[in-house]
Amino acid sequence: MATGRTHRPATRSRGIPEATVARLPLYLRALTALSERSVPTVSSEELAAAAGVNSAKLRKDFSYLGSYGTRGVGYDVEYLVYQISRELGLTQDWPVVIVGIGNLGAALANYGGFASRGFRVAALIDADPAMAGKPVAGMPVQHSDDLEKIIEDNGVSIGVIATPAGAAQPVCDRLVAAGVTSILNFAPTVLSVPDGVDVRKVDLSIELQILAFHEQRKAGEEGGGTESATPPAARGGAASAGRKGPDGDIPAVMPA
Amino acid sequence: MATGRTHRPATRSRGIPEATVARLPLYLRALTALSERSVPTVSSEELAAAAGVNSAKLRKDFSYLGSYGTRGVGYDVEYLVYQISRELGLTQDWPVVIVGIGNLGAALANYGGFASRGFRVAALIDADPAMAGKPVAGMPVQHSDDLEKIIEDNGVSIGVIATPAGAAQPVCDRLVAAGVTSILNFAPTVLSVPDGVDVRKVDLSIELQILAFHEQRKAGEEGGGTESATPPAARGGAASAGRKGPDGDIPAVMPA
DNA sequence: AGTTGTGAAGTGTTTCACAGCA
DNA sequence: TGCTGTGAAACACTTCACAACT
Repeated sequence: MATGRTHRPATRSRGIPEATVARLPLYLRALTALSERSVPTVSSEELAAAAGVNSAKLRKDFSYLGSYGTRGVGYDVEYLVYQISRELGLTQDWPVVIVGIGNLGAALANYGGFASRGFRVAALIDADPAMAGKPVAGMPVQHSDDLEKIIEDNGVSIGVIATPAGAAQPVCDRLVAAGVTSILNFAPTVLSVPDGVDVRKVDLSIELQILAFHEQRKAGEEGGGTESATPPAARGGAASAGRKGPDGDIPAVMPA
Repeated sequence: MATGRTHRPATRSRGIPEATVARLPLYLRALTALSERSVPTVSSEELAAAAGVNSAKLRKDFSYLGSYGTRGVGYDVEYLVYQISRELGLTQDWPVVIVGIGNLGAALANYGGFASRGFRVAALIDADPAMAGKPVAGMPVQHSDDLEKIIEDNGVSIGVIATPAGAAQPVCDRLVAAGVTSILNFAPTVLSVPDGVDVRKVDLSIELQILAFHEQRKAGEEGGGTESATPPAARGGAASAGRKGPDGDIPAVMPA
């Protein structure tokens, strides 16, 4: 998913397509695994299989970065790891703050993938005074009163929002005002940000709803019969031919 | 992101574009909020703003569902909520299992958005015998020995994988063998599944890496000066001169 | 007058298929 | 011979702009 609002119009940079950028981390992960097994070179076909894409796409993607392969041979694993890391900006170490240390925030703080991949958790921030000072993932939680100071002292430009929906926009505004220009939003709400700030969102219930859509299609496809191998446990209500007005059953309520 | 491998070739169904499907949950959320405020109708312009998309796109999206608006007036909120819910398959109640009850799994189990949006957590499953029986989110964790039985007894067709990377593929295989046909994967690994099974992945470190890419571009863009408002705290290592490639270290920004 | 619904044009992405090189 | 790199074709998605309708 793209940015919430402000998506720069395909910055005239060296124009790497957004779709390609989104796949580079995938390639990087596969390459890192190969590197750890001391595999020296890899073909587009093999790497594509490991990353779960097709090889023509992979070659096209790499062609935007430069000509890093050798015809008849493949790609040098170490060299590609370096080039992709550099392209993604992972040869520097990005300090990140996580705001909202509930279940999810704590999970993120404990997530190992951070440290190893160019990111460093600079601070954990929560609005609850009772959380302040408590250690989470070996790091004391700080109170959100100090948010601006923390951002500035650590030169943080990437913020992760894991607060409840209602708190997300105010937190976002404060992060942006303090200098953060990239935000990863886990709260189920649309953030609005000024131009020049990137927002990406991760939304569990959206992903599940997309799966439900396809799941429903599958169920319907198997011939209209009712005994599918995995009966979807139909509920009493709604599914009838509801016309306008009297649906009476509408589920869905805003999150906690 | 799309499915790991097996994505049916735009089933001839009533062909709603995948991009549209991915936005329906967004519209649904915005509409639900309006519904709670008892707003009776909404224009494409207003709803688009609330959902963070542009109005032409929204109208096009709705046009795939049918003609549910009234020219000169807008859309009936309640009616649209119902139609979108139905299209997404949320008028039934999908039982879901969560496998891997670590930090993340517990966070997911506690996530309120589930219950309210057409999903029901049918079971929490973990491989650690010490976890078995422990209550998480008011529900006892069950041991993974019983995975198949749980799936079958509850008619589960959607599984959430929140295990460490190494356990993900074996768990996936067991889920699929037991009848699960849609998987939401939080483990940082590529899952391979047979045809007919949908996989969606949510990957924190990928999202952060994409942000880092854009963040790096921003830093490079501000005119080569060093005093950016948010210095990215360059690390000692790697960033030195390129290797092989003759381009070495191009900041990757074509001026103007 | 106001707003939807949609052809048509524009833009981005994927796939094909093969020339070019090691 | 084998594999990369890439034009060109195919496909998907977005945006424009306006006719159709209330």
